[in-house]
Amino acid sequence: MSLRFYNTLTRQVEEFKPLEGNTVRMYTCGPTVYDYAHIGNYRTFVFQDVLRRHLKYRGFQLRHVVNLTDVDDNTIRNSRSAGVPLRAYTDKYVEAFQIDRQLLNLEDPEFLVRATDHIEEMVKLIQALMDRGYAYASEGSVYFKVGAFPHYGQLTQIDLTGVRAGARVDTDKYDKADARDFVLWKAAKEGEPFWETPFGPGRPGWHIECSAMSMKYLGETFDIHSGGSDLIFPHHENEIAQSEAATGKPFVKLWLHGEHLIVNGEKMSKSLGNFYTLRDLIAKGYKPSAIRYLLASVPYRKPLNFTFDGLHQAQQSIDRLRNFRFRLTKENFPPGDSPALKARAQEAREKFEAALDDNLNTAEALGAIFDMVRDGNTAMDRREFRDGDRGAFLDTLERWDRIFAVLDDNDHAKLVKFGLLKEGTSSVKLGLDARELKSAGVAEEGIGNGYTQVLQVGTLSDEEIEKLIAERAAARRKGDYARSDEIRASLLQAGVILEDTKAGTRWKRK
RNA sequence: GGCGCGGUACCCAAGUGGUAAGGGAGAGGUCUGCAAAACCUUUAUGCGUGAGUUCGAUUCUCACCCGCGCCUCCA
Repeated sequence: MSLRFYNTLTRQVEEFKPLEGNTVRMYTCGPTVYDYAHIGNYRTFVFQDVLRRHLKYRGFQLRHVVNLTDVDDNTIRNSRSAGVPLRAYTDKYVEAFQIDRQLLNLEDPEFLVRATDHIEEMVKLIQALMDRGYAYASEGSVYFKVGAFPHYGQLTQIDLTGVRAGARVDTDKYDKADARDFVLWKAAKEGEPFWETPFGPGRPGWHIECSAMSMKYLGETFDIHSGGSDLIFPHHENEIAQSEAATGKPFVKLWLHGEHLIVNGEKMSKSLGNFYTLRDLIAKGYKPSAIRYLLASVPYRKPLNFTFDGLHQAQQSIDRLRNFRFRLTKENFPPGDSPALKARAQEAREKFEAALDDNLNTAEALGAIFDMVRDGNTAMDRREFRDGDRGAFLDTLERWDRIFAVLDDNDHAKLVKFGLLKEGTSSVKLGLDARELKSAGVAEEGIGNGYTQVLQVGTLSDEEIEKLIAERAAARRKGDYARSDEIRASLLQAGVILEDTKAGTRWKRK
């Protein structure tokens, strides 16, 4: 079955085929680096990551560009108030973005590019538009003449002919001939960063960077362009206009737009102030892998309502998958194999692949993998699972995780690596379930009223944990269950969960 | 007003013209020193409302209600 995607341009699900050979040329709009990105932003970036991973999974070569907007009103304003040069200011948030990407297992694109490194390309593009009569200068700025481009509005299917000057169309104080026109190049203002150009000193308008950079790395016509749904208008509409006007060729074949993350029924956004950054959630004790899972679990075209309950559910779901993988790799099974079970694993694989082929239906892909998990567990419990069956199940699980990328429990290591969690200190907040704490005897009934008790607890190194587990095993052998339970409770307080299995005690970090 | 997205059990959520995947949570049970994990059973005669098409609709058509987004910076 072929890959199919919903194309915003045609408002239809279409079969996907690269324009040239086996290589997919793709551009995805990245963040404006004036602050930490919030998880609403990351919902879109996770969607784009699932997209690129699935394209690779299906054997395509990728040529993927992600942009960083490092010059705009916000970056200029914030760098000035911080008293830091623009580049130095944005560097900080570029770095933060890179760390967040690694925490969320976002694959590196082939090109991660910054707007201010491509001023020359933008100037050339604007010059071409002026030469072709699609742009004009006014008061030191350059505008795109929307009226000269008859196809304007193809993406939005919006009729702007009624929009007139004087309406609440543009808050900028630049002079435009027509209210629909948008700025390609902004004349320099007092005290703001600027670049010298043939049309005078200034800085780029919002949309031009994406046209200039995408065409530089991907050519004048390429396969996929994606971003959040709020970018459809005016950003992507304007990109199409300025790109196609300059080249006379179709700009992009397939436009993909992710729906928003909402919180309490409203879009999560900086202007509303109802946002969480990745760091906010980590500080509350949530794992990046759980955040990735939550963001990926709802198909990208559906609004995702963010709740802490949802995050908790995501964490539980991941644990179920990890527990299954643990059994697959660590438990002992009788020799031989069972064709029916292996076929079951194969079937699950085909189902999750087909689900992703169908416009990235991640929810259905999850359903397929959990079906397999249950059947595998059942077979193990009934002693029907054979040693030779491991491979088929592990293969499906591993393939599934090439897309979802949540099975490896390396959150702790990454947080330590990036200094977001310090090994062996007591300044770390860790989320633990109140019920779990109560059952372990380390919390009173009635403590807290939500899922998550945020405790100030220390983290133990792997070695310390292993040592305590060995001590507990010795106590258990002697029948000293009081001591055994004491160790288990103290480990739980440090965020370590123990499970006694036939193959010995396993542990994992909460 | 224009253009979109959505309304499925306590929560998240898939899906189909033929009678509701999956995950979480809850309840009971099995296993276990106790837990945890895992398994079994269980939780929507109904898929926003009304009407229509049909042998049959949650799925198609129409109308309506509700939530949200974009139309201005925004993933």
